[in-house]
Amino acid sequence: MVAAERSGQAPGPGRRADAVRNQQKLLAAAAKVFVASGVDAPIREIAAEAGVGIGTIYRHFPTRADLVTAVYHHQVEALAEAGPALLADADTPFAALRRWIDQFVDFLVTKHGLADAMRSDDTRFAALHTYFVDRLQPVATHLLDAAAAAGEIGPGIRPYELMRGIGNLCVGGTDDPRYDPRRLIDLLLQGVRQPRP
Amino acid sequence: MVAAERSGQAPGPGRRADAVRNQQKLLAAAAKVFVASGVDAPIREIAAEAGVGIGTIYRHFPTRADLVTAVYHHQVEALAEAGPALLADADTPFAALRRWIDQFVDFLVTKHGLADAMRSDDTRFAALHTYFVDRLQPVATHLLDAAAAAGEIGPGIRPYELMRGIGNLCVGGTDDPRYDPRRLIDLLLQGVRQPRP
DNA sequence: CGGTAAGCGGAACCTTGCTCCGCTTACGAT
DNA sequence: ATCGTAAGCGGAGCAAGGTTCCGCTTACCG
Repeated sequence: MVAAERSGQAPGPGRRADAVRNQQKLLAAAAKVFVASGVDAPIREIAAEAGVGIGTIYRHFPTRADLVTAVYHHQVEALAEAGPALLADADTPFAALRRWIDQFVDFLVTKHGLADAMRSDDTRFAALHTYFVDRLQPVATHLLDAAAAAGEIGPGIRPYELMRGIGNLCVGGTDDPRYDPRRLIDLLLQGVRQPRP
Repeated sequence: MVAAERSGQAPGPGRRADAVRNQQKLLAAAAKVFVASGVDAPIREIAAEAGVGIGTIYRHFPTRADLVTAVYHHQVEALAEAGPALLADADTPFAALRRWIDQFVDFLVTKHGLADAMRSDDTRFAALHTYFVDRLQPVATHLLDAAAAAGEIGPGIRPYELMRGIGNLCVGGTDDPRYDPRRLIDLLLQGVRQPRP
């Protein structure tokens, strides 16, 4: 639905069959190319993989962010839904928070270059950044509030900063064996955690 | 000296006067353009600002990293020298570490886009990354060792990871009022700090 | 089955990085 | 002062990638 909306088309039966087909081909091709070459892959490469013209890709997904958003929509959705579920399952809210962040990191480092793309000064990805924040920040807020209510953490961190910080720490996280973003995120969480009295 | 060496020329009297002049013009122009447009500014823009041809800029600074390195050489040097000085001045090694990191962050957020450029997956800046690490990691090691010896921190962090993490947290740090890298770095340091018994 | 507009493809243009080579000129030798 | 030469200069030109635009095709409705 987001994909269809973002491409400026109603999802209903008003669309031509070939247009729907091409959109599917593009999503599949983009997913494949993103894995192989990262989300910065040339548009032409994606178009070629899908067997469509360049004009078609721009018609369906006017900006690169629209395409990335559409490709990862399901996974972002799953991440958003995992928040409350973890809160129900885990021993404490802080444990839920930690596990949620683990999944977040998994997502970011798995998608080659996704974390890099999220840096806000890259205008091509501004919409992607917005989408992530809109969808995930409420979840982070929920988790942080629960942990705060349980007295596990202090008020020292805001949800947006936490998400942004984690995203930043994941930048380039798979290139260099000397650098493991998870270790730093662990330390950050230790800083967030408030020792019980 | 580094500038001269990196541009592949001896600094001595063997060089032509116009070459020396052009190198100076280029350094001044680059410094100006970096402030205005970030370290990603088009090469042509820098060449135009300096009033020289494109060939000249490539001859003096074969890679972009060489130019950036030369422009910020003095400041990196000052940062490196500040480490031991702070250690001598501050009340405790951890306080010195914190103040050194403050200066590091100042440097990164002041230079528009410098932190972004340091992400290692950008091949254009690999040499820049290397230069920073070579020069500053020993300083960070020294500070961390001193703090560890004083029992202020545990062994949970490695110098490279600390520097890299701080650099990453500074990415895009001036664009968004909702995000202040310093707050997250504070939390990270709280995580690094080991509570005294 | 025909008319039509939605949709398609890719030529073409722009920006930017980088190379290469013919021309200019600084400067040591005479 | 003059000259020869190589160090140095400038920018044309090529490659790569992003984005626009428009003539052609074709799915779909009546």
